[in-house]
Amino acid sequence: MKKDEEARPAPGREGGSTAFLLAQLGAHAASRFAEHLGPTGLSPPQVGILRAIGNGAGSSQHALAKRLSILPSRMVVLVDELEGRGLVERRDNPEDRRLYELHLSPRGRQTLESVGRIARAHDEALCAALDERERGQLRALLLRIAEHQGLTPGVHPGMRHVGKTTSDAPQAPSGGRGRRPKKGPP
Amino acid sequence: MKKDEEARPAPGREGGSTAFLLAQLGAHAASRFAEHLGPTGLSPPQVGILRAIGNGAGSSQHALAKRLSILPSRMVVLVDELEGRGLVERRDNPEDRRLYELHLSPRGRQTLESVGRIARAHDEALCAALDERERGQLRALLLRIAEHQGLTPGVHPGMRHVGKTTSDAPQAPSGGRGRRPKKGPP
DNA sequence: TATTGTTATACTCTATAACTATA
DNA sequence: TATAGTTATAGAGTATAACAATA
Repeated sequence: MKKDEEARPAPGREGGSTAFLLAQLGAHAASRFAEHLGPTGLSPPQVGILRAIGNGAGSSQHALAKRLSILPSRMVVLVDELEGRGLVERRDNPEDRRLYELHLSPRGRQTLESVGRIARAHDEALCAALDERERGQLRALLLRIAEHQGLTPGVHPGMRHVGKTTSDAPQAPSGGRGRRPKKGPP
Repeated sequence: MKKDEEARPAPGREGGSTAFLLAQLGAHAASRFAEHLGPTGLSPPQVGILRAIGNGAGSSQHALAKRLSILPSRMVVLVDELEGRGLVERRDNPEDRRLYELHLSPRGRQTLESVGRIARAHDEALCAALDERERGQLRALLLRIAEHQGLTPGVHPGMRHVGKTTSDAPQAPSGGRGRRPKKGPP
């Protein structure tokens, strides 16, 4: 398979629009990061939780879930695992006994540093095609867009509710036969 | 909530690494595109299928699935729906009766053009923070990285196998109690 | 035997509702 | 009553195995 007659949109737009390139590279970056994370046994959302707690955002599970756009019901499971591995501590809050305060254990802090090294190596590998000046240019442009789009710095928006076939779509006049006959004999 | 003490990594890296910015903006772009797609009732993978068929990649479902990194078993369902809406046609291949040839119907071609308009509007909205010269710069930098990373032009890699907690991770010495007592009375 | 399309099944992630304890 | 944490459950995406028809 050498000759590749690819998707070829409008002239001057080979490789897709800027938006498509961002989505494509973003998915690639996320996927690779998750791979690099493999040896730690942590998922990307868990890394986000560790980072947020490390920055002092562990006042309660609910507040943390809201900040990271993780559902509270899922947060329970994620923190369960982090606590089970001894990376995160749940402490009772005497002033409001409904809340858990989340804290990093020494082991958790150590793991967070290790994740930081992984992230830097990942960033280096991803940007290997560019020199230092170009990386700075790219960062500046991406930051401008991110700010203009109202994205929260340091928070990955996840893939929540990525457009299911909402079925409020124009249905076809049903030109096909009722049931596909399972590719049977003619 | 005005004062935001965000994730603050290394100095000079406010807002996250370039890799993180790419993942963040990419997820945002994909999410917004899916939203814009709402009125058409199509999901992003289905748009990818329409585009690929429109570019002559409809020799068989299997080949198309491989090109787009969609599982053959999922391709069946996606094409089922496209066929049900009268956008795509499955034609028997007389030379190899195991294969289906996939073709766009006139309605499918019309839908593809409509999707193109949506994509252009989406791109415009996403890049609104940059002027024409800056958009060109950004596109060039992204293309360089995409090529260096070996990404197939025009093909979104999806989010396949995004690092499950592979459990080949260093398990904690089980410092916690066996079962969390459901936040009960002390 | 290998391949294409297909079905069935399992696991994960997302999302919602409901329940308990506390405020 | 309202909120934090939790559980249960349903829906969609991902992945694998197995099957029938065909090569």
